[in-house]
Formats: sequence, C-alpha cells, structure tokens
Amino acid sequence: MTTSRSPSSLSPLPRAFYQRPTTAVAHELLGKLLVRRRGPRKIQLARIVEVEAYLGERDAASHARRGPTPRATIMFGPPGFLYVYLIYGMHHCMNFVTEANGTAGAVLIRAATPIAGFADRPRALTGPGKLCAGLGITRADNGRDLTRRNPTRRNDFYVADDGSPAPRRAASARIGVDYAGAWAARKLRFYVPGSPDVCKA
DNA sequence: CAGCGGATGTGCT
DNA sequence: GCACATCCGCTGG
Repeated sequence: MTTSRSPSSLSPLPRAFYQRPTTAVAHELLGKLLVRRRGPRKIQLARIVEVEAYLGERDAASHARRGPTPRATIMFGPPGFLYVYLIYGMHHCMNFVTEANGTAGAVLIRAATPIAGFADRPRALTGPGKLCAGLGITRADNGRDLTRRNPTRRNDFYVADDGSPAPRRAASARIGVDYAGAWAARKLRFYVPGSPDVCKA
C-alpha cells in the first residue's frame, strides 16, 4: 500500500523499531516522516533524507565515547527517546536513542524534505541545525519519548511510516568527526542520493 | 566560493 | 582554567 495516510492517522513508530542495531535503525529512518505538532492548527510533516549512526561507547566520534557523562547518559538508556544537544554554542542537533536499555547508540537526523506545514516561510531543513530550527526543537525537548503521542496534540513530535516505499540509500563518512581517528572514515552517514535537501559536502 | 567568526556547554587538566 | 565541539550565515574576492 503506497497511498499516503492523512496526518491524523499517522501513528508513532513503536519502541521495538528503535530497540535494534543502530545502523539498521538509521537505514530504515530514511524515507520516514517527522511529525511535529506545534499547536491545534499547526502540523509540520517532513521526510527524512539524511542521517548518521553513532555506535555508542566504542565509537570515537560519539558523545557516548566517554561513558555515561551527564550529557551522554540518555544514550545509554532505553530506546525511542530524543537526545538534543547544543553545538558550537548556537545550533541544536537532534538524535534518536537506539539499542536496548544499557547499550549506548543514537541516530543523528541531519536533513529532511518539507512535506506540509512550512508554507508561511518555506524553511530549509538541510543540515542538523536548520532541521531543529525549522521544527522548533531545542534542548527543552531533550528526553522526549518519541513513541507516545501527546494527548493534547498541542506539542507533539514523533516519527511515522506513511507507507511510502523505502528510498534508495547511499553511504559516506560522517561529517565533522575528523578527530575520531579510524572511526572518522567509517561509512555511517546514510542519505537519499539525488535529494536536493542532502548536504553536498 | 573559500574563509571566518559567533557564543556557550561539556569534559578534561 | 581551557580547548574544542555531530554548524551556518555572512563576508569579500
């Protein structure tokens, strides 16, 4: 079934989706819908086109590399939660926690294609900082449960499968992790080739 | 289009 | 105390 469902019938992906090896979650997040509700009448939909996998304590590029520090503790907890951090003192980046409780892992969401709800000011969602800005995600959203809808539906954020087929996938080294030695070269960035919203670098 | 600087949390020394 | 970070918009050539 490739028919798009109406926004009201889009339900959050379950925790079991996130409780798997991080690379598998990263692969399957491509093409999924970000669903953001910011008020009774404002719904934003965007399709994920670029992600990066961060493989936990052993990954020299991951914030989890130092173990469960105050900032990174959430990555060691149960899957399906949101990890938001501030980078360079001014940009936010959003990650989805993966793997079973006790094992660190996360997928950085880097870019998405706007589908609905950006009409007033067509916002580019190209790059992790602009993606967070466009969807209104800040450190105040750190720790949100991505598997539960907010009953009031005034402030909601989750990922849904709208039935669209899995897109083609390409892989490359991750961006901005040159300090990570051998881990910097690992091809853990995944994107939809040809998408205009994917980082060109 | 390469270069640069902004503004601040985080973790190590 | 301090170097540096999962970035991006502006500047000048």
